[in-house]
Amino acid sequence: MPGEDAMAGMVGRRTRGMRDKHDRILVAATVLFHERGFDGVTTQEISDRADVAAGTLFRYASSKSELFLMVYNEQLRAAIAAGERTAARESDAIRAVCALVEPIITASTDRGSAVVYQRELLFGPPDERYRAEGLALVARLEDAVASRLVATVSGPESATPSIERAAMRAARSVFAVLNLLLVQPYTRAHPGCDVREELREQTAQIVRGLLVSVAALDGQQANGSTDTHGRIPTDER
Amino acid sequence: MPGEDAMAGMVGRRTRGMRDKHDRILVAATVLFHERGFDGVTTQEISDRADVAAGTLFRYASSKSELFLMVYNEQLRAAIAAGERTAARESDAIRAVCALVEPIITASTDRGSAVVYQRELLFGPPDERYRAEGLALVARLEDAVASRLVATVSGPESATPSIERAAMRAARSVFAVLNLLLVQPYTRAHPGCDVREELREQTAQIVRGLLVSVAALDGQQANGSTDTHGRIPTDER
DNA sequence: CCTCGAAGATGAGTACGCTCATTAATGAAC
DNA sequence: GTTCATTAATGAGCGTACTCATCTTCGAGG
Repeated sequence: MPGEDAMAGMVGRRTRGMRDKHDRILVAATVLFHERGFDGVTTQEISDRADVAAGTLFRYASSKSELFLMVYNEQLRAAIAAGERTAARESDAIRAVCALVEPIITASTDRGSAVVYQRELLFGPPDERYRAEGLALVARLEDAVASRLVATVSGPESATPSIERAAMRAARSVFAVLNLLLVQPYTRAHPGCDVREELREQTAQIVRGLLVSVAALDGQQANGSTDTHGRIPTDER
Repeated sequence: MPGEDAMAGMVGRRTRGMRDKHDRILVAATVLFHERGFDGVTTQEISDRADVAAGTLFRYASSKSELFLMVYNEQLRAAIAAGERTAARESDAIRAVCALVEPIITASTDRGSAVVYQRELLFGPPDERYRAEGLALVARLEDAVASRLVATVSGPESATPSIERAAMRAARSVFAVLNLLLVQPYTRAHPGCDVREELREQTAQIVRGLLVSVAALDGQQANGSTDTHGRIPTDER
């Protein structure tokens, strides 16, 4: 119908149909998972609501878990972005790191979905699409924490590889701590302990550990710049 | 048959039968899970091998997950005990903490079972018997780490509640880090990074953070004992 | 417009964890 | 030894995530 030159950005009926179905499935899954949680929803219900056959669902997400990750990746993305925004305004390193991470705790209050998300993200089969997407988000969060720490610990331009490694390690520790704290209410391991406060305290200790470690590095290299005080990253990147 | 006085420690046929069944189930599950992993085994196979009906299995463990935890709790118990033994010989705090934790990494190399164990332990329904047992083991490990840290950080008899809280926090951080590192190969998040080494480094940073934090506490309390150097716990307990 | 290979959609079928109504075994009281 | 209430054992049945042989739809080439 359209001239071959007008085809730029054009897609066939086929592609359009698939996009429609993808969207319908995403919406259906989003609504149902939010309403009733992972275990409260069957894949049948999702496919019914999306008006596709039961089997069709699994052409768009290879498992129920992937469907779930597809839905909640968006929420994690938003939480990370929010954290990055508020962290940019923080001059103190510890407070900045907490600011980066706290939106995730906030988002985790609605039903047990955050816990299921963690479970599926960390323990699912590794080659699936939406799982990879979620893991990439986590990597981005770790990088954000790490680079904020590097900015604090070394002056601009003076970051060494070993400082960067130490900062990355601290970032990973912080994420690990976040993980466990999110499951805590569910495991009932440490009842009646405020998750947010505990996160702050553990983060503070970890960051302090980084500072000393880096100071030790500097010492053995006779490198002068040991300004351990808050410093805003040179530019938001 | 036996006189009523000889009944001390005697159990009826019923109890004996149940113990037998429990043992048969435990053995069957142990063998099969070791051979083929969690997903490679069906509950049917286990009940067949244990020579009980399919439904009987669930009178002895409320789910396949619980069955799995029942089997691998033993392994965790052994790993913790081993860690406690070797840690007792370490005078340096950081090395001692690593020694406490490393047997768990060692045990985790056989198949993906350690990862499944973590998943089921942390994310399963909280009221089940074997899950509770596993969580208790973890709590014991955390306590061991914490008390070793307290011994290092404060002289004997001079531990304050806030020191103990800080040490507990560090212990929890270490456990969190261990968790994440165990799943890492499975998530392929940080490929080609030695788990053991990474654990040592992150632990070292965390412990250093604790030392500074406690030093700061001492400072604000004008309390003199700020000997941040390795010290052997007064007695193995 | 017609043909035909490729890709998508379908839903009955399968495997498996778990349940529950029914049956069997046990042992205390007499 | 017999009775009977209690508790353990059983296995057919159920719900559900996922598969796959079959059918449908699309669209490029003629």
